[in-house]
Amino acid sequence: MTDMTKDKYKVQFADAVSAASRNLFPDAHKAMGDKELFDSETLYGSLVKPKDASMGRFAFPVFKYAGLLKSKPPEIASKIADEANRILDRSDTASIIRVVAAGGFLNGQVDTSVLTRETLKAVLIGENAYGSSELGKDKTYLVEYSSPNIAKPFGVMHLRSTVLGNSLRRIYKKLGYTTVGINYPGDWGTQFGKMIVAYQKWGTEKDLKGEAVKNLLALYVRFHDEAKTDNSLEDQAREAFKKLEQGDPECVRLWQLFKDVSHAEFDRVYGLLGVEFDWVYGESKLNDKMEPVIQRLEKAGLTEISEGALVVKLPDENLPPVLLRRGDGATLYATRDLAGMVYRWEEYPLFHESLYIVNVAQTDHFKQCMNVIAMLEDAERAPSDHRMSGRMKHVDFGWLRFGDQTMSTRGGNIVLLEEVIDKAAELAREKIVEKNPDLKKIDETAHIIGLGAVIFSQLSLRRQRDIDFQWDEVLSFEGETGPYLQYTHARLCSLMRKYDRPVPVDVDFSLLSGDEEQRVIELLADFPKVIQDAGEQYEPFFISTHLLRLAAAFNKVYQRKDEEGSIDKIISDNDTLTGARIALVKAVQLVINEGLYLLGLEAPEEM
RNA sequence: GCCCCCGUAGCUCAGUAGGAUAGAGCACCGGUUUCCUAAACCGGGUGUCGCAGGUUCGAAUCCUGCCGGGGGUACCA
Repeated sequence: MTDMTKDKYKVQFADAVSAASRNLFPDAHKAMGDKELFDSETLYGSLVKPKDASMGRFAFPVFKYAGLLKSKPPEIASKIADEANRILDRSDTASIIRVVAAGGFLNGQVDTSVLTRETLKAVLIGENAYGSSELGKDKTYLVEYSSPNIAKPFGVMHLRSTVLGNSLRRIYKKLGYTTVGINYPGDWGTQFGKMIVAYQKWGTEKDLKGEAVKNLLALYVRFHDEAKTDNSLEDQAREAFKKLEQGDPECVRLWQLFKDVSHAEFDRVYGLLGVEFDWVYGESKLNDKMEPVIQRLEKAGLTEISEGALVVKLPDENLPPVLLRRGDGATLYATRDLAGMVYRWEEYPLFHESLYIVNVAQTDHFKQCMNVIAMLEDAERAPSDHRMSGRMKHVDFGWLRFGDQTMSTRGGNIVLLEEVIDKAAELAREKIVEKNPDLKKIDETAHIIGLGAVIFSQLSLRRQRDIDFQWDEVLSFEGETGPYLQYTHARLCSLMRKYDRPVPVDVDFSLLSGDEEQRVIELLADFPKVIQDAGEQYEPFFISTHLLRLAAAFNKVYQRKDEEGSIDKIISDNDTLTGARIALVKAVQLVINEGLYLLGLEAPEEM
């Protein structure tokens, strides 16, 4: 049983326990065959975590076998433990793994000096590559995120998608996948008719200079205000959009201008956030790609006319039909998304997965579109290994709420992302001036910390949770926050500066056998698995919590006191001890640094 | 109406492919700095895990029903 994605100690434990069980209970083995208790692979999968880390790294409950083995759980556990240890003694892993019975549990303990040595060496030699993998070799991940609307400001509501996607893109890269970060801004639809009318009525060239997007929003808001009394405005807007679709030069010119100023604005915000994309295209890019898809669907016999509209009806009765064309012939967003799905498959054939990081409200919409693609591939008899259906995933996330304040672009009530970042940076600045006034790059550091707080606030809970936007929570730098991790990182860097020598790799690892150090080691050892889990479940949050645990565990070591009540320092007169501890410091610094990178945060060396 | 998600400490949340005494942060009270960054660390918790049944050796976790909150429900995106 070898698999690079598995914990080798766990594998050894599972092998020993299953072999021991076979030896001890041949009758039951015969009756049951190679499964559960008797199969190393299954056993590996059903390992749990001991209640207390000092009991071991993993555990296996034997309660359910009491009937089968005609014995009480504690007796079974202790028998198996003895036999498993005998087996281990005969193998070369003898000194590494121990099996200890505790009640009805079998606990697997890993020799701490071996775990410590192997873990620290892996981190120190791997540096930022620690935790990398070849899991995704020759596989491609498409990740769509952010996707704001043109001619509208970048509000905090776009933050979650942007930050989640940016992190996932980095995670898949780390795991060896080829990754394509996609931004798919909304640059088409009747709202552009409204914008064109509003601009022609009340706008001027100078609105497109300076704070252009703000001015455009003001025009958009004014349009909706005046439309309440002037019924002709909506008709004019529809007319303008029609002209835009038909390629009217003036309408196209204005639309292009709106796009240009918006993209300039978005690029600035992405620069502020440190967010990148590999492929940017707007909805308008799909204008000429919808008709071919409609034709394919028609040819496959999946379409029908219903209530005047061209639709695809779905077998799942809980899902409404997908509208390809309205009664007046116009296409809809589902049509565009279908065309987009096909487009991506054509550009990146056989992609491994294609993720849509979009709010939970669109769950049914994505289900519908993906169902249609599956039906199309069925109808066209696409070979099973050449199908995109099943590879597309809607990665949904909860709402960002603002208490009783209703957010609405139309009403002009919007919290600008930049406003949030600026406020956070300003607060961080005040704190630096108070705590560390001699710091060289105050403004730059303040931005990194403020932004760290904002980004982390979105990644410190599970995706599907709704978040109530609270200024004091986003602007908090204490406790489970981004700045806490950054602070810990800066302090680690400070230790390295003070030590100011090459980090020794061959140290006396037995000097790190204390409970506090071992907790740190364990968390370092688990880091690669955490990255994998985060990727598999689309949850950067797994990395967030892991880093918080790691930082807390290290801070405990850092501020530990001896019997006399004075701090047991990392750097002391004892060179051997200092060397071992500095190796630990360096390893923690590297992992926090890399973990923060995967989340999309910067790790300052001083703050 | 129907479908989906959620309900854990005063607040915000972990823990949910069943496992050992349900954990963190915030807030609150107290302590730690002649000492490597106190954005930190240490101590202080009697929780109807929404309610009621069920399955199991074992349920916050799985099943059923109910209550409460949110979302979706064909010509907006």
